[in-house]
Amino acid sequence: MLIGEASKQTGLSTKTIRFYCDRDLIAPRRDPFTGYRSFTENDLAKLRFLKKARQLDFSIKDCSELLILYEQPDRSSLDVKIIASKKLKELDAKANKLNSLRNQLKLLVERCSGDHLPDCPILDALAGERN
Amino acid sequence: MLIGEASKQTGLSTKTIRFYCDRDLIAPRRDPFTGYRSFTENDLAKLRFLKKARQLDFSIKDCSELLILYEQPDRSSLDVKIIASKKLKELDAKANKLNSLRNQLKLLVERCSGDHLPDCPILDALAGERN
DNA sequence: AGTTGACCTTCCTGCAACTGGAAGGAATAT
DNA sequence: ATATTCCTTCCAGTTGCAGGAAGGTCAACT
Repeated sequence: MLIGEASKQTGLSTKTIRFYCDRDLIAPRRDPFTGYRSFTENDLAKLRFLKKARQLDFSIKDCSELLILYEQPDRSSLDVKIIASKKLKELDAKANKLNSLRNQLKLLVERCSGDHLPDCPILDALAGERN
Repeated sequence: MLIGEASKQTGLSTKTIRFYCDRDLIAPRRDPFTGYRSFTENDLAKLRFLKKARQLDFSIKDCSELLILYEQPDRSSLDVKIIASKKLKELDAKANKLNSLRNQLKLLVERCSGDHLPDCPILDALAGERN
């Protein structure tokens, strides 16, 4: 299967798939004459795996490690859990920060009259003296 | 005041301040002989403004527009509110997505035994057939 | 055979908002 | 004269791709 079809099957762009090949996340066979990449069902499964892992915000490096564990029958689930726990902690921190920012901004937006007058609590907050 | 002192006063790195100068967010006077940037209190106020706006996740472009409005006495608070509302919407979307991801990952991590055995619900989820 | 058109390839650039480092000028102290 | 600490500009790297150029390949049609 050529890269265009692999793209359709997985929902990843050809650009993304080539990028994953460059980063050695997958190494599909090459046609010795044309140099075209040739994807097997196993390659597709890995691409789908990568897609889901990326959706969960795992980095390329994390994805690489997860994929290796995935293919390793004698893995320990602990190794997977360590990677996932670290990411979970990151997501927690990110989400907390983002929720806080959103709430701050929401308050400011609600307090802004949004008319033709210059007075604006949003600008006041940005210009405010205390940090 | 030189850039190093401005950095200390604002808590922004000199790199960041120079970057803002490059992007024309501020244009401090230059010493005609040395070319050194010279920051006034007004420049510092703008830098602090930028710092807070960036903390609220406004893009450099947004910051530029907000700063222009800030300096414009005959502004309409509506213009500010429009920018802020757009950003709020973005933050909402981001936060919702992030919270969802976090919850998904949390469930998976909780279900993973994290032992020396290969069975792992995290990998199962990533390899799963349905999207 | 020639020529489209739709594939495929690699390589280079750009994005956002910086950070780090190199090379060199300038100000001050010893 | 030299050392230190500023300052300057410019270039590279970060993350995960997307866009586009230049060129090879393949099947089909005239």
